Amino acid sequence: MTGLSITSDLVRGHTETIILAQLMEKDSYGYEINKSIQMKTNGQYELKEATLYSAFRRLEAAKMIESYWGDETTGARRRYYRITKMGKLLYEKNKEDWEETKRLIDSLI
Amino acid sequence: MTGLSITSDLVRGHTETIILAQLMEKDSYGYEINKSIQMKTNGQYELKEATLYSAFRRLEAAKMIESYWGDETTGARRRYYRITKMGKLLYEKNKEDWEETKRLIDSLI
DNA sequence: GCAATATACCTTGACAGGCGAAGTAAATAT
DNA sequence: ATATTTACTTCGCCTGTCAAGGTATATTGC
Repeated sequence: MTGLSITSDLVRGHTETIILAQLMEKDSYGYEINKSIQMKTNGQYELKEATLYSAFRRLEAAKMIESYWGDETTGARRRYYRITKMGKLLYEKNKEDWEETKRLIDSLI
Repeated sequence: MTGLSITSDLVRGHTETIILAQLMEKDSYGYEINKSIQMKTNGQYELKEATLYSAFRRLEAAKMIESYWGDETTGARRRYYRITKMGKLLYEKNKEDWEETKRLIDSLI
């Protein structure tokens, strides 16, 4: 998959919120989250693996998410993530900030 | 002026576009541009000086803007910036990208 | 049978933009 | 006199992104 039209510079700062949004729906794991993002954006956007996994590290260190190994009997192992109560609060806060940011930037450009 | 409510992480990536937008209106200089941004956002946002001036450097190196010294007979000297033809094209492109980015992020969070 | 592809995770090191902190200098306000 | 405002500049750190490399299992094609 090539030719992603949105430069990640503009999405920078939203990576964590995007991940949290996915985990608000259900527990999930890196690979699935990224596929889901690609699907939801019709291939316009994807997280680079290093970006995705380093975001997981930050979010887990900050207790916004928790991880556990899936019990796959077949296929590659999966590390599942679950959003915590704090994570849900952060998600709501970030969503509000996004609405504010949209207004702000719209007023400036 | 304290308590800016929007974290700059979310505006990151738009700094140059915000500056170009100001220069679309008229030639201007750093201090004035920053005051204007503060006014337009009711004090919600400002560019840090180091951020502002390093953005000027990048934009000028990329030939998106040009600079000249004002002929103030009084007060501190001012370095004025003018947007170039290329800069105008970049501005239009960035605006479109912003519209696209809004849609993208809205679909993800 | 075996190579290629898809699934799934991880680490390292470099890079770029933002910014705190500090400095320079002139004009104005207290 | 002193502080504040106007105005620009440089240095060095911090943080998030990502190219590049690695590991391991399962499936698909020839």
